[in-house]
Amino acid sequence: MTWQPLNGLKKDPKQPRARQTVNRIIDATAQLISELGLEGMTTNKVADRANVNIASLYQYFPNKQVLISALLQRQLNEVTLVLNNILNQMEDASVEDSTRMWAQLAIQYYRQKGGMMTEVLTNQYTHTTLPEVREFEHRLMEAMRRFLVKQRHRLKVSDLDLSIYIAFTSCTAVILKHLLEPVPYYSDEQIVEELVQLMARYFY
Amino acid sequence: MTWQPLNGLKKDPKQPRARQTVNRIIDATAQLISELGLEGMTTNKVADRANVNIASLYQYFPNKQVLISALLQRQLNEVTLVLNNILNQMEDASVEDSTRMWAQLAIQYYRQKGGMMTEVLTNQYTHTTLPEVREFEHRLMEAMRRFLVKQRHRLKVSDLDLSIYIAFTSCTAVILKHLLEPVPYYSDEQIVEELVQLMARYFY
DNA sequence: GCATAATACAAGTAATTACTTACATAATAC
DNA sequence: GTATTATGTAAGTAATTACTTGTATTATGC
Repeated sequence: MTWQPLNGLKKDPKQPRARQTVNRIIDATAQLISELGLEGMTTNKVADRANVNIASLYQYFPNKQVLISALLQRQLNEVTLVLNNILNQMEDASVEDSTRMWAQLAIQYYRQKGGMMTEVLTNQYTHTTLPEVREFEHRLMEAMRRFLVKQRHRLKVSDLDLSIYIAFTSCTAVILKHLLEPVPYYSDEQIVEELVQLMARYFY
Repeated sequence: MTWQPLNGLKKDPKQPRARQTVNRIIDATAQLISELGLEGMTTNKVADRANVNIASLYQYFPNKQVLISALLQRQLNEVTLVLNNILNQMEDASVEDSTRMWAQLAIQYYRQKGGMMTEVLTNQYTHTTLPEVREFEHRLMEAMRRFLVKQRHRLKVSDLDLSIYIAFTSCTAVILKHLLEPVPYYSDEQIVEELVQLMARYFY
């Protein structure tokens, strides 16, 4: 297991049959990470689950790392799509409204996609330097910035970028913690509204 | 590798020589996790590094999980000690001062203990349900509570416990992120002071 | 000083890992 | 239809894993 990240597929599937194979492999990867966690997922199990010979897997993915990377990429793209939708709606919203929207969306997306998979990816997400994830984070904070500069005169921030960094990190952490290790007597609404408070008091 | 947590040592060392052996094993564990990460650390490597036969390791630790648990326990106890000191100093401080103290302490402790070890443990710390860690977190939030109720009349919180939960989670996340993936142009002081702002505006 | 218990180690084991080699089948090109 | 290329698989490999068995050495009780 050479544990330095590579980035590309070994060769891309040209026939539809092959594309299907590749997809089945990535699907199986998602399932297995979901069931067994990142460390429980092995390439052999993935091949089994996908009904594909292990050698076929290694025909497309040069190593395990790239396989995980491909899945991560797919997942992030999906999230980005959902997010872009809502970011447009936020255009001229208040800090309160946009915080609420964003938090609700995150919670809802997580609940519908189901736990462990998102858990594992967001776990990586929070505490590693995986480049795909870094970039995703960066895009998100940029969107926040575009939205905030419009009402900058109303904000009591000294360093806007630093504030965004603090706000983003805080909100993300609270939501993730609430999703992954929920405290039984805090409802989704309570958490969301408290985040709204935190943001409002911080920015206004 | 049976991956259900056990909690006790297999048998405790009665002779000093044996106690030394056990300590060398735990030390080696810390070093290796520090160098290779949690997934890179193996019991065989630990035994090698500790200059102890692998069978001796398994004489005291029934499995890998317990070994890690023992290390985690030791680390948390150490942190608790340092923390209790400062918690007393905080007695009648303002939210600003106590946030600053706490944040500075956390950063300083991390820097002096060196990276990866703390990283791995705090990584577990943030996103798993490890009971030792849960309890540690709980103790910390209780201390925050004791400190805050004294000035409750000055605070504009509706649900004190919820506020503590939000505040604690936010601060922890920001500090951890700053330590583990620092943004080059944010200094320790900047981060700390921005957290102080966040907390002050949230509570007052 | 000697029997007994505590501590250590040498040398394994079976299972699992990521990844290959060598060969077969299916699709496409012309 | 046949040559060529893309796609698939059967059956491995060498390395590493967590963990044991059996035996030797050291300390302790008396």
